[in-house]
Amino acid sequence: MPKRLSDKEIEREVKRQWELISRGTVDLLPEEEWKDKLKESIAENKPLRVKQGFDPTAPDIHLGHTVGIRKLKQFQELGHQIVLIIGDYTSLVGDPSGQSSTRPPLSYEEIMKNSETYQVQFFKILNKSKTEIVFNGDWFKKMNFVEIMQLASKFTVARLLERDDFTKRLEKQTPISIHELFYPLMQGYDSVAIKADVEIGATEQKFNLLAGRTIQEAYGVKPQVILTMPILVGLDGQNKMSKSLNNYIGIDESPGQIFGKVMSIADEQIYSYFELATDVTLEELKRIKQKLNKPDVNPMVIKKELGQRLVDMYHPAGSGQSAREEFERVFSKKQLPQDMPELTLEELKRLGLKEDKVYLVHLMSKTKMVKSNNEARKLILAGAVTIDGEKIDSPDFEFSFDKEMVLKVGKRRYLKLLV
RNA sequence: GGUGGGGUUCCCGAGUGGUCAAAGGGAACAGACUGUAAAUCUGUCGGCGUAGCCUUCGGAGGUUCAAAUCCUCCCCCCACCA
Repeated sequence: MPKRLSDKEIEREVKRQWELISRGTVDLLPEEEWKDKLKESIAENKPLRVKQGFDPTAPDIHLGHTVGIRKLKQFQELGHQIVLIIGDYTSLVGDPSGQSSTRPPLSYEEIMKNSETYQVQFFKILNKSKTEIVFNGDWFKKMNFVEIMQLASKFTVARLLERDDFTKRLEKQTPISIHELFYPLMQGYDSVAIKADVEIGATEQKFNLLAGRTIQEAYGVKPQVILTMPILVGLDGQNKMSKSLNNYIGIDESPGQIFGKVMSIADEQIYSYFELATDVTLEELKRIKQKLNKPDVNPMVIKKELGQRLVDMYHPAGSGQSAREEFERVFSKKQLPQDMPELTLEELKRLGLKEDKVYLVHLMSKTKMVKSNNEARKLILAGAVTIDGEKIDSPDFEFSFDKEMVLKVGKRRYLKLLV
């Protein structure tokens, strides 16, 4: 039990925590309440209950999620209590924030399956023993219709329609279902249920986070303060990182995948990835910015540093270094990768191919290197297919499988044939 | 419930009886150039061992030598009126 702090010590600690907490954030609202809460927490040695909800609508956590999760980790390190809400019930509704259409519904089984991998992946970043995890189905499951109507009465349609995403959908004449209007209410009720002091979310969550305050007050709970983080833009350089847009880097991906994906981001994104997705210090950030502005520095060099760092964050020490070396070998020096998928004679036969007369198009499609025979033919005609470095130009190409060879399709698909 | 407008290939969107596997744009993929960056240029962009055939235009039937296009019923979306 720490001893009681003097007023001066409290003030110093508030200042220290405030600086850490505010780093990289967009909004801290309302600021006065924030400082009061912090002060009270420190003075009375009562950790703040810091909440963030995650809807397990996709099976993997990606770098976009880690922006908030790493902020939670900071709170955790400052001794506050993290509460992760797994939105099994909110997933059934689908967050309309930033959406241009109703989300396709997921089955409850899928949601539960996703939530399992979420729980594993969260703790690649957070300390499990100090984290509280709850499912919002725990309370929503038990609500009866009267209680739901009571919740619905705490908010007005006009306030919901203030939102940009809804307005746009109305203007574009795309449907909005009534259940979508419940989303902010449900998220807000989560804050009532767990008595949140603080809720964290991306900037697009601002409305929902603030709605939480309204709902908490309506239920006689002290309103939370909110913290928003910038949105990490995905690999396309346009939209926020998300699984459904397939523009993400999953924290569970292999070192090679992570590094490669990082190398494909636009130069303009390098800085924000450092800022939002890594632990670099403020001084380092400054140095990176300066470097990026120098015309004689190739941004690729800094990007490699980023890739290496990100790989190291989610893989054993040294993985970043080897991912980088492998990348340089394969893409800069155009040498063969160290590891590539292999196919033995037996497997070839199992696929129904004849060893003395292997039809290349079938080999490519049956080994799932391409989606269809047609795609294989097109790639061959486009000059994207080589065997042992020799370009294949006929879609009818056949060969006999009598020696080891390496098939390459496009820039990064390889298959090693073993005799 | 009434009236009107809609549902087209991953997305947007043209197409109102054959010349339509369906214009155009975007995305994606591949090639050139590079730094697996951007920009640019080029090609591909339903399936099939492919000068031919098969499946696709909300769904099910029908008319026709021929249907995304015409008819019938059904499902869904939007607006206005109530």
